[in-house]
Amino acid sequence: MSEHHLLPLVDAPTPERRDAARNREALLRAAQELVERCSADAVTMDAVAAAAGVGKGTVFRRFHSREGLMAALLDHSETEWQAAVMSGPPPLGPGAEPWERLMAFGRSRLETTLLHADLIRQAGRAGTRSFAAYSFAAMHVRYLLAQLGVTGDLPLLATALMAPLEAPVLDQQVRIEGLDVDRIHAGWVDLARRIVGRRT
Amino acid sequence: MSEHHLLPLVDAPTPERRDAARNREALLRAAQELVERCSADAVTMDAVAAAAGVGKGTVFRRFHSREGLMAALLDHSETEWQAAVMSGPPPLGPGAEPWERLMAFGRSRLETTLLHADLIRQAGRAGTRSFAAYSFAAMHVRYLLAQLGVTGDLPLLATALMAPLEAPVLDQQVRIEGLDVDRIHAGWVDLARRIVGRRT
DNA sequence: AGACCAAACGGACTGCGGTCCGCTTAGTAT
DNA sequence: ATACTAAGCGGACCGCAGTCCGTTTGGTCT
Repeated sequence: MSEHHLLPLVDAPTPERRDAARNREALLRAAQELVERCSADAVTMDAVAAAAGVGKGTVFRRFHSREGLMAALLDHSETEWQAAVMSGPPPLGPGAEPWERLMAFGRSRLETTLLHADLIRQAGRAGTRSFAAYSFAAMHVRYLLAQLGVTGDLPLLATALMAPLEAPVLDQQVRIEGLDVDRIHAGWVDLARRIVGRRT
Repeated sequence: MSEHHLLPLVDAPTPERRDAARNREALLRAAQELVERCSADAVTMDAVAAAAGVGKGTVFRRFHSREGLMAALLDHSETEWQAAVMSGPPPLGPGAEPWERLMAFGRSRLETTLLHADLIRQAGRAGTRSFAAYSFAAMHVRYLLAQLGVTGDLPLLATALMAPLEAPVLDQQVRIEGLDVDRIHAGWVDLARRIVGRRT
């Protein structure tokens, strides 16, 4: 028994070998660059594998599927966003009144969702399902609603509040119906008022 | 000029040749059967072409893409639903109070969306975009909201009301979070109350 | 250092969505 | 009936997602 674990705290799920980690980063970097220099469609598994200088099988080993890869790309910015909510400056971060935070949440979600619309679409189910993203946002909204003294089935009210900010809905409104972002945001604020029960 | 148009009213977009119509039906029937006897995944373009006894190219000529084929399958039940709303029995159809109709709308949408969840998912964008479906429902909700004396940006309020009934959201709630349908419906009724501004 | 093995790797291979283009046929004009 | 043409047809062909399996390599134990 000569295990040199300095932190044998939680049972390690499997530490990941060093070459594996290197390849993961190389792949993510390659994919990111492909998205920026071309488009999300250009991110083919062969292309990203070649760009990262690894075999195709490796890409699938790391990310399971193309959708998984897209989700991984999203995960990065999603994590930043979570940090901004948990410990960033107000009004998005802590320190502002719940209502102000809720408004900031709406605006922020609206913008980032539209910004990453392509990636989200291509991530398909993985984007929604890796609900490290989704469930964090939902939790935050539930928390704010509770702070605002809203009564009722909070999980469902939170869903109702977030649903119009989901990518497919926004996509439809912006790309097809041609609504502009400010109007959509105003509509969302109105919705929030009605749900929370504010006069103003 | 010996055109024998009995109804030259609106300029015919292109009447569709008889063999084409026959093949369209054969393809739809074959696809439908594949869905029922196997699953939506089993609906391969090659498979449906073979089952209908036509070439693969024909399938794409008719339906543009796999998503288009799925959308066409959906379109059928969607049309029935529209008929039920426009001229079916109350409370879904005309004849009931607006609030009752709205409640019936919610329940009905919830059920049919879940029923066709697979097809909708596989139809991808085509399902949303062929908004013969979507825009009809949106119009109906706007109409009911107006009847109920709701003031505000009705198109956006309608969207807010329908968004939680969209397939991806419901899918997440039912399949992943494990919520049961009655609770979701109750939550939607609550949402409608808040948006409409009803006491009860 | 050497041995051992589980994890990782790579690329050939499969199946499906989608395109292309030369052939066939339904409908029409004469 | 015959000729004409545009719409329709079919299936070979292509690119990409995803799988499989023989080979390599990082980590560890002695």
